[in-house]
Amino acid sequence: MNDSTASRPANDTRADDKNAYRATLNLPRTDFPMKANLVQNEPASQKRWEQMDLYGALRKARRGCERFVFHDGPPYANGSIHLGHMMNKCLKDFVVRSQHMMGRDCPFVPGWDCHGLPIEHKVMTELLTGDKAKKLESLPDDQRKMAIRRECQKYAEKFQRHQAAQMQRLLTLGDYADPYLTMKPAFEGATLEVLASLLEQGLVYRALKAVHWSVANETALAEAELEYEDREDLSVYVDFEAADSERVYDAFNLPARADDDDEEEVDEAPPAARTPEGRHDWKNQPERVDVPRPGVRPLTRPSFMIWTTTPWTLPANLALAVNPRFTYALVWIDGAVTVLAEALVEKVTKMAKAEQVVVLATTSGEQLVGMRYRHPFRAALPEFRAEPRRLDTNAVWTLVAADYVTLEDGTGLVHTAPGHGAEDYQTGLREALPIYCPVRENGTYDDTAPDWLRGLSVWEANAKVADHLRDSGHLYFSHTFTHSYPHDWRGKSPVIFRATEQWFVGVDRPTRHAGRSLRDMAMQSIGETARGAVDAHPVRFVPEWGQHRMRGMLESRPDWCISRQRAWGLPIPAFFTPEGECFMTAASVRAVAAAVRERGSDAWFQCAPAQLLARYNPASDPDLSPTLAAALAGGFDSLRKGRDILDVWFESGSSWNAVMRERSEGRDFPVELYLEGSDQHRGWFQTSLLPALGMMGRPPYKAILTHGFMVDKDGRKMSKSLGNTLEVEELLKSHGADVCRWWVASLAYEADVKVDKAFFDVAGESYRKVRNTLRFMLSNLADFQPSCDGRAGHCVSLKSLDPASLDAWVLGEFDALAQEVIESYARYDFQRAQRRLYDFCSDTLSAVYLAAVKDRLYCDRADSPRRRTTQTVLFDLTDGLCRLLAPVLCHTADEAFGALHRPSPGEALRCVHLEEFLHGFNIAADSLWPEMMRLRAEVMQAIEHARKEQSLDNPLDMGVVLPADRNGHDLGARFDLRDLADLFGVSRVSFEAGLKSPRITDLRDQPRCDRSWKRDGTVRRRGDGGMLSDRDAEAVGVA
RNA sequence: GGGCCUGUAGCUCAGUUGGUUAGAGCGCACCCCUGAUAAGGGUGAGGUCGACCGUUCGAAUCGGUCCAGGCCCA
Repeated sequence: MNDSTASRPANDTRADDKNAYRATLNLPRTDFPMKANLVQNEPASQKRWEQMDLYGALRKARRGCERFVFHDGPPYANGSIHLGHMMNKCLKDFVVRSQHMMGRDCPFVPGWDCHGLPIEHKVMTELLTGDKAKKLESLPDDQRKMAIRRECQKYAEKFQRHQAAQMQRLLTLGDYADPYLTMKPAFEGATLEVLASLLEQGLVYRALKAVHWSVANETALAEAELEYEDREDLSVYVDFEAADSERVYDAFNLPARADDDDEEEVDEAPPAARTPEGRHDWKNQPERVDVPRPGVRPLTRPSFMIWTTTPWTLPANLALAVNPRFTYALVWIDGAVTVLAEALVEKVTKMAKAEQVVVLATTSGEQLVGMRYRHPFRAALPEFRAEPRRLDTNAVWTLVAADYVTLEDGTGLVHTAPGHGAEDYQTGLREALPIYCPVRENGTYDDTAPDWLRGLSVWEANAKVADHLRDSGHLYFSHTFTHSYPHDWRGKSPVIFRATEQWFVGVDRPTRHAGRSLRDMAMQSIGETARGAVDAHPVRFVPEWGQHRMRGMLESRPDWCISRQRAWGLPIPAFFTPEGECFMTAASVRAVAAAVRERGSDAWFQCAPAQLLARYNPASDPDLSPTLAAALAGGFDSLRKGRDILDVWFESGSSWNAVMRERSEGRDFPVELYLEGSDQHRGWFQTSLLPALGMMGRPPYKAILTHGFMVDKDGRKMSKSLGNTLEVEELLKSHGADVCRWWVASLAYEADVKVDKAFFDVAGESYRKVRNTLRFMLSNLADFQPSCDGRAGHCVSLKSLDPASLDAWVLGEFDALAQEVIESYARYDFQRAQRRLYDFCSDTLSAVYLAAVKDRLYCDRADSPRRRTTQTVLFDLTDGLCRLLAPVLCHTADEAFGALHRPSPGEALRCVHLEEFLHGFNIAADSLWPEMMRLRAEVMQAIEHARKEQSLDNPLDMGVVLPADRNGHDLGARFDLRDLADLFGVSRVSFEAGLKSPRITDLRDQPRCDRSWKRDGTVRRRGDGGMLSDRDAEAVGVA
C-alpha cells in the first residue's frame, strides 16, 4: 500500500545527497503524455465518438430535457473550407456542446447550399474545355439541362462530402449521418411549399427587370458569366431640347426680358444646322444669331447635353439624371445654348473643337431636377403594359436626381433607359418610370420602336441612330473609341442590358397577417419602434448593433427578385398557355411540390406538364382566373413549362421549413439561434426572415449572433491575390483541431478577427499550459482510488474541510470559475470562458495551489489524511475542469477525463461529452483569503528583495514573518502555518503582532531536511542516519 | 459616396453609470528551481488609450471632424 516506505535510501551515509530519499517520495506519474500529438491522436477521438455514436447517444440521453434548437446556415458546397468556415463552425460547436453540458437537448443538423451558379459555372467550364460542348449544344433544352444538372449534382455531392470531412476533422458535433442538402427532394418540396404560401397571399409577382443578356445565346447572364474585353463603339454627345425654355432660364436665375412687351417666346425653329461631325454650323446659318452675353436670357431654346456609348439605347430613353450636388452651366457653344456640368465644359468643347464657348450662367443640379425635355426622335410614348407596381408616366422625359452621376466622363447629365441599365433600372423603379425595353430576345427592335429602327439589330442601330440625330440637328459630337465591354463568357459575344420578365417577392404588399407587409413585419420583429408597434418578443441580436444593421437594410431593400435563368436549381413551377398567359397558383405549386418530393426537381425537366400536375385539380383552385380556367379545361397538354429557377437564397431561406419544422413535425419553430458572419444581415438572416414572416407570421429565429471577418495581421482583408491567406488544412496539420478551437474561443469574434500563423503558435503555448496543468493533477492521482459505486476508495469527505485551508480556498475558486464559465457559455461569450479557464489553470492552479500542495503530495505519507484530502480535491477539480473545458478542447478534455476515470477491466471508457457541467462544490472558503492573497503578493516581493540584498536564492532557505493583524483582520489565529509556508514556497511561517509588512528571515543556519529540503525547525538526525523533519521521519517510518 | 462596425502596452484583450498613479496574459529582460523538466516559479521594463477640436471641476469613457481598416450597398 504505502510503497514510499518500501525502500530506504541506498546510501544514507551521504546525508548531503539531495536525492538520498528520492525513492521514498510519492513522485508524480501518469500515462497522460506531456506532448499532445493532436494531429495523430485527434482522429482516434473522432473514431471513438463515431463508434459510440456520440451524437445519437446525446440525443437519447437528453430526450425530454429542455430543448435548445440551433440551426446551421448552409455553406456553399464548393471548394475547401476556409478560415471563416473554421471560425463559424467552431463557434457553432461551442454552442452545441456547451448547451448539451448545460443539460439541454440541442440537436444540430449541418447543411449545405448545393444549387446555384458557382457550381454550374465550374461544371460548364469543365464541359466546355472537354469535347462535350458540341454534343451538349445539339440536345433539346430539357435534355441539355439534365445533362448539366447531372454533372452539377456529382460536383455538389463531392464537395459536400469533402467539406463534411473537414468539418468533422475540426471535431464538430452534429448529425453528419443525415445532413440537410438543398438539392434533396424533400428539401426542394418544402421550399416550393414556402413559395406556394407566399403566392397564395399575392406576394409573388412577375415583372420586368434589367439584366445582362446574351443576344447570341438569348439568355440572361450572371455577373460571374461575364468577361470584359475591349470593344470599339460609337460615342455620341446628344442635345435633348428643353420642353420649357423659360423654366430652364429661371433655374439659372437669368432675369426675364422685361423690355419685351409681346412676351416673345424663344425661337421654336428646329435646332441649327450641323457640320458632318455634328457641331452646330452657326457661321453658315442664314440669319446669324448674336452671341448672348452672360447674365442675359437668350432667345434660343436650350438643350440638355448627354453622352452615351450605346446610342442604340436612346429609343428607350425615359429620363436624364443629374447629380444634385454638382454645379451645372448654361453654355453658349457655337450658336446653341446647352446645359452641362460646369466642370466638364472645357473638356467637352475642346474635344469637339468648338470655336465660341461662353458660360452664360451656372446653377446647382438640384435646381434642374424636375425639368422636362423633348425626346430627340420620339414625339409620343408607346403604350406601356400594366405593371403590378405604380407607374408615373408624368415622370417620363424629366430630369431626375442620381448620386451615381460623376464628373469623370460625359457631360454630367446621364441618359437614363430603365430597360437597359442597372442604375437606370434602379432610378426607374424609384421614379416610378416604366421599365421600357423595345429590344427583343434576339437583339432586334420590336414594334414599339420608331419605324426606322423596327427589326434592326441593336449593333446596326448605333450608326443609324447617330445619323438620325445628326440629320435632325441633335448630335453635338460623335467619335469612335475603344472601351472595356462585357462579353458572354461562352460565346465571347458582346452582351446588352435588357429588361426581362422576372419573378419577385413584393415586400410592401399586404400579407394575410393583419394586412401588414413583409417589410413592416420585418421591422417590427427586429424591435424597430419607428414604424409603430414592436413585437412582444423581438429578435435578440448578439452583438446588439446587428439590429441597426438589419434595420438599415430592411428599410431600403427593394422587392426580392427570386428568378434566375439557369439549369442548376429548383425550377419555379410556372406554366404558360399557348396564348402566353402565365399559370402558377398556390395549388399548382403544391401539386408540383408533391411530384418534386417524390422525384426531385429533375422531374420538372423529365416530366410532361400533365405528370407534374397529376395532383392538381383546376376545378377546386380558387386562385384560377376565368381565362386560365378555360384554358386548363381541356387538360394540361398544351402548357409550356417555364424556364426560370429559384434564387438559391430562397432555398436556403426556406431551411427553417425544410429542415427544422419537417424534422420535428413543426415543433422546432422558431429556433433559438442563427449564428453566421455579419454579411448575412443582407444574406441568410434576411432571406430566412422574409419567407418565414410570410408563411408563419413570425421570424424563424429568436436570436441572431454574428461574427466578423478574418483579416490579416495588419487588418487587411484576406485574399488569394494578396497572398495573405492561410489554409485550414495546413493549420490542422501543424497544430491540430484543439489548438485551432482554443484559438477561436479566444477571439473577440464580434469584430473583425486578425489571423496570422504566429497566433496559432501562441494559442499552442497556452494550450500546453492547460494541458500540463491537467497532466500534473492526473500524475498526482496515480495512487488514488476515488470512491464510487459503493467501492472503497481514498476519497475524503470535503464537508468538514477547514474553510481556512488551502483546499477549501481552491474549491471556492473553482465554484466561482464554474459559475462564470457556465454563464459565459450561456451568453456565447466564449472568449471570457476561455480566458477564465486559462487563468484558472495558469494562475490559480499551476502558480498557486499546485505549487503549494506539491510538498504534501510528494512528501507526506502516501495515505496521510492531509494528502488524501488534497488528492480528493485534485480529483474533483480535474473532473470539473475537464467538463468546463470540454466544449472547446473536446479532444483533450475527453482524453484527460478518460485518464481520470480509469475504467476497470471490462468497464467502458467514460466520455466527458455525455456529462453535464459541475456547477461547483459549495465549499465556503474563509473570508480572510482575499486579504491573505494580497499578503502573498507582498511576500513574493519581499522574497525577491531578499534574493538581491541577502543573496538568499532558494526560498526554502527563508522563513516569513507575517503581520498578525491587517486592516482589522485577525490573521494570526485562523490559518494553518504549514499551509502558509507552502503557499509562499518557504520553509516556515510565523505571525508577529504589530508588524506592518512581511519580513523575510534567513534560515541557512538551521538544519535542512534531506527529504523535503525544508528547514521547518523539526529537523534532526534520525535512526537511519539521515537529517529529517518530523513529518518526513514519519513518512519514512523512522524515529 | 451611403449604412453598420472596429482602432487601449510589440501581440491578444479587460476597463462597470465620465472620478485616484489605465489593468491582465503572451512575448521580452533579469532571477530562482532542477522531485511537473522539450516542464515549474518569481520580479521587472513597456501605453501622450488612432489624430485633432469641443462639453466638463475632471474624458480611454460623452459630442464633432478627420485618418486607417472591415462588412454590406451604390
